[in-house]
Amino acid sequence: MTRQRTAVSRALESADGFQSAQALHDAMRHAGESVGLTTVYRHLQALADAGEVDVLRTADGEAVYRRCLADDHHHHLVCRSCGTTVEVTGPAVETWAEQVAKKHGFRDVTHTVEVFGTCRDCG
Amino acid sequence: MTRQRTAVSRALESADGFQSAQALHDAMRHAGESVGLTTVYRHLQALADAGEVDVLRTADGEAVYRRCLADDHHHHLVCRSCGTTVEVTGPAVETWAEQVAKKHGFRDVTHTVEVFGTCRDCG
DNA sequence: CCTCGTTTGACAATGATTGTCATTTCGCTC
DNA sequence: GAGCGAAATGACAATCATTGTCAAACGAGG
Repeated sequence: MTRQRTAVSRALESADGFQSAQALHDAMRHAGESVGLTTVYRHLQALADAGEVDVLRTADGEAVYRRCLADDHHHHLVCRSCGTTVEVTGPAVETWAEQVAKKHGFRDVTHTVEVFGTCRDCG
Repeated sequence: MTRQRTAVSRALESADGFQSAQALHDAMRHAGESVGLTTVYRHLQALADAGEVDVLRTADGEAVYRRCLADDHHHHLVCRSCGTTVEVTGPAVETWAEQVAKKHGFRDVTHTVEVFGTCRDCG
């Protein structure tokens, strides 16, 4: 798969924060690349399954996507105004999650940790 | 507001884990209480706004609700199989979120932290 | 230049959530 | 108990992101 797939990848790379599927679709159209919305969704899902992009849900349930720089486990500090995202790691969080789960007898533990705020430029 | 509102509250109290609006609606009907789905949504939203219930989003974007026992800030350890939920606090997480946000110049910081796993009974 | 399997995309379908608006109910006053 | 205005209710329609469908376009290999 080529043109459309690379278009999706490029769109993800030009974005510097989490973007909704539809926003990415619009961006691609404005960039001259014509790709069907369905195809955008398919590739985003494929990339997410492959672990190449991170997905999270906004407060109103929209899925937003981001190509992440770090390969290993990390979390995000997201500006709720402009969407700019900083990748952060939190050893303290990881160990805390492990411990609290173990204490209550839970197995196969995963966790979601996202931090939202207003960044310096938007403040 | 009375009958329907108390019905929603009761449904939330009988549930021992996060439930979707529609699941709560079904439960109420089976319990003999007839309440419109629209009204259920309205009361859930009102309760959420008032901070009396916690809302979070499942991986597929559904909103799920839970009446929480603790009034103060806490997080959840949720069994992904049966939905049973344990409320947990994480001082380490709070301070970590504060610090990481401050370090990057973010203001008005909030965070979402949820831990998912398989509980002892489902394991 | 053909052929076959994959990819694409316009369109329809889904499903949770929200808006609408007429009807019902509640809290009050008489 | 009757009357009344405001708030609440609920059946139904509308919205909107996302997913399914399926025929047409594409690409690699012969």
